[in-house]
Amino acid sequence: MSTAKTRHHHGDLKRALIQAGIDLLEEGGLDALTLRKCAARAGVSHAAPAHHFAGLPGLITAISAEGFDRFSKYMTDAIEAGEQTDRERLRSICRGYLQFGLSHSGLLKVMFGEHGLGVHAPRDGRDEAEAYLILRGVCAPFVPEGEDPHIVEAQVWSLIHGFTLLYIGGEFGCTSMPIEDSPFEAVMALVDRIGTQANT
Amino acid sequence: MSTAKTRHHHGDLKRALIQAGIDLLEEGGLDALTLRKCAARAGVSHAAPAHHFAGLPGLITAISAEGFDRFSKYMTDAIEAGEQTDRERLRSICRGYLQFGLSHSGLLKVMFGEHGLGVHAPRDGRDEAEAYLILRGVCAPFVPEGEDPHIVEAQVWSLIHGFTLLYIGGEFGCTSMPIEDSPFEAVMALVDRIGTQANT
DNA sequence: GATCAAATTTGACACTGTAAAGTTAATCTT
DNA sequence: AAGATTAACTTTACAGTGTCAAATTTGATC
Repeated sequence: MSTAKTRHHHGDLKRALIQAGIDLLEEGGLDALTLRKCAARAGVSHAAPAHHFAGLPGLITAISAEGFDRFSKYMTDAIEAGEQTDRERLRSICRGYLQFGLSHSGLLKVMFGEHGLGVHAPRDGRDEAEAYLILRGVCAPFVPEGEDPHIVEAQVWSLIHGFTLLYIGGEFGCTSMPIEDSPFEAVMALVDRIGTQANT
Repeated sequence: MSTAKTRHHHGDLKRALIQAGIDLLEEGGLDALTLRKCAARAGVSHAAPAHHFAGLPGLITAISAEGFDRFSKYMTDAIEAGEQTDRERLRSICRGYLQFGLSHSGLLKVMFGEHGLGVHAPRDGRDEAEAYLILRGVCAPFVPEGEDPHIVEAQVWSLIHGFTLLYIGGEFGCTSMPIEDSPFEAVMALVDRIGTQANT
């Protein structure tokens, strides 16, 4: 009864449909994401997805879950690159956040969108949201004694989330890659000031 | 040849369709927004909208334009409420931003979404984006001499935009109204520190 | 009052999601 | 090992949707 590998007909249709959906999403945006097209890409009939997801919203939710997994990996990779100070780790997580948004903008919008799961929905076996725990860990050194950690977390998250969405939306002008001279450094400068003084 | 008031049959179908679209949007989210349903609400046949908008994406774009107009009014209203210091005006614009998001979450998502216009698209006669100019005006007192105003603007905008989207998305827990004890005050505390020291 | 053009309707088609019933293939039972 | 059972998938069908091309109505123009 393994849900993982060799199954009846297709092998692992569920995963194939999710991947096809992600591909369609990043190729043509949310409008291009269609149950029938996903089925066609996976090589099955158009009604097959209904046995694995609760309709199109269900597929989108599953895509969002997969997106959060990849998202977490992006951020941990950004953090684990070499030894870093607490402050540098805070910058790294933000850089990972933005990088993910640049590389997978369609996915990111879906993750926080209408049928997305959001960060706090528990997935698989993990009893809490992995992505948020990463943020929490990186913010911890900057939480004043006895203060609610949510304060610092909300500050950092709001900043980088807002910047990333505005940036990939083209609201800062070009959407191209040269992050160096973009307003990103300005936002990072503000991140650097979090937790330096009386905060509340 | 007035595009404004009394026209041939309906009177002002264009505006009626936009309003119907906004209503549908806020009632049932983006999925509920349909050309045919808008037409039905406006009392015309299903193909009538095609003569006023470039399909559903076109209607969404028009809705987004209307949304930015209302958005601007929200922020100016928040600013013009009584005499305020520069710092208080900065806080007020953020409060207006959040209030708009709370009251018109569907509209806000569309404005910055797939077929939305974004802040910088010129609309009507105005040669530049009204909403952004409001932000610019409020940020101006905090831009250091000879510095690029975009820096401060990006900081404030990223913060309040990110917080608002996360908040209406339920990422901070409850989506209800008691803003007082929410992370909003933490974000405002961070806004208060913008432009107080060496910034870049 | 006849003409003309804009605004809207009618009808049609392809595509989508979804539900029901049918078909195939793997697993289970004895 | 052979039949029964269930899961995975297909086929068929239907209601909604966007979109296009042709009528049709309506208001204005001459």
